[in-house]
Amino acid sequence: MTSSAPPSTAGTKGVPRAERELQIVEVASVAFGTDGFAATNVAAIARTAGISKPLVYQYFGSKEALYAACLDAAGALLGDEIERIAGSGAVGIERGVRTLDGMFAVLEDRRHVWRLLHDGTAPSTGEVDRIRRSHTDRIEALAHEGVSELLALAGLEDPMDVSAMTATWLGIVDSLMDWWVAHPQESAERMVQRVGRLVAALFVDAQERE
Amino acid sequence: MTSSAPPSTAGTKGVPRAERELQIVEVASVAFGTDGFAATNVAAIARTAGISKPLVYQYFGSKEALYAACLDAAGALLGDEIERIAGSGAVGIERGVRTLDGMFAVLEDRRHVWRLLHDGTAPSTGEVDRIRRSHTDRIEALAHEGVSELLALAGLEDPMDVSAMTATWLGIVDSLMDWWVAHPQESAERMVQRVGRLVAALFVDAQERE
DNA sequence: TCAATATGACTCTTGAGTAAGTTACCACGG
DNA sequence: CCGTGGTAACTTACTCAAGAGTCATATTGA
Repeated sequence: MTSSAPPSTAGTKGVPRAERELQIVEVASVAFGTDGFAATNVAAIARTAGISKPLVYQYFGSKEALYAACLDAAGALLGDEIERIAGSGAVGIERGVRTLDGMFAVLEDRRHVWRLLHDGTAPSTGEVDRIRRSHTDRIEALAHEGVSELLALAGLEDPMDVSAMTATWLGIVDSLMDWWVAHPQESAERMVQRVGRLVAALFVDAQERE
Repeated sequence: MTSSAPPSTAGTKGVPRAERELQIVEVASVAFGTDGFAATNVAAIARTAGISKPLVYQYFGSKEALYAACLDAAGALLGDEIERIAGSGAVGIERGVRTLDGMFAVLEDRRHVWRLLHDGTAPSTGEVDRIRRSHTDRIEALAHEGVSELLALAGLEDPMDVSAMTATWLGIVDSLMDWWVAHPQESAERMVQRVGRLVAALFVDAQERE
């Protein structure tokens, strides 16, 4: 008679599974993107989504699998946009600026997802690693292509130079996204204009340099 | 009589405290810088240093305090060097390049420490936060100063523009350090030359842009 | 003998993952 | 129109492992 019989606010026949999964991925992406994989706890995700932890496990099976789902969604979103722009024919600095513009547009109200791809505390083995690699490889290949063209204009062909410059370019995107996350009042539109001004300013300094 | 009496390789009157502390900080800095605060465990640090966990706690008191010590050492090292270069009178792009050169020199065989200042999994409260802030504030102030000068040459004065550009600059340094960590065979000297080539290449593209 | 260096073997907390059950809706035979 | 069983959605209350932090003890140089 101490028997279990939980009072349970359960039931209510709630939300259909597919819809819940989307919602959970959305909430989890914010959490993982903000705190990193290691520092994020599943119970908190469940609480934020307004459900219980076991439901998350019923749908995704493990913390890693949930993370993998977030990663996959984020990677596809970013990769598709970057690829679209790469196909539009811009070259050199112009291509870089256009890519940034595209990122701002796509991430306008999902700014945190960029961080998912660069989370150092995520497992670097198994399914998660496989998925992350598939997306980062694709994005890096596109970045590499753009940077190669840019450096070729100046006669630079050394693979290590191209590699370092590609990493730097990805770092620039990364830090602008971080800055944008920290300044939520800045619209995508204003960021596009800001990048334009900053690039122009660099060119001015370049001219004065001899 | 099952009593504890550990076989114990202890004693040996070992290494004096101050020396051990330095050694532990060194080992811990690598661990924290590589895996991040959350994913690093104290027992592993102790094992790497060739001692036991309780000794670490006897000297530092807590994981956070140990981290704080690493942070403080790293911050001082970087901050001092950046400040030294800031005082040397270079302006604009030149100052940026000189700063990078200085970083390469100082971090030649401590490349991981840069990461300590940007660890998203570290506690953002208490002593750790206080120490991190004191160092990042100092470094950011110096970066801000350099970026302000640079943008002023082009007539850009908007504080938000300067803020975004400062973040971008720090991101560039960050990504170059990451790339360097991933390419251990590259000497500081070669990195200095590489940065020179890359900056020059950007300028070429800038000239072709009208 | 005292103080410093050191440790094996604990405790306690946090958080991942699970077992077992509850509620509500729906399709059916009566 | 009314059970009644199947099933999807959901929960409480657990187990279990990892890792932070502690305690009682051992060794040795001065």
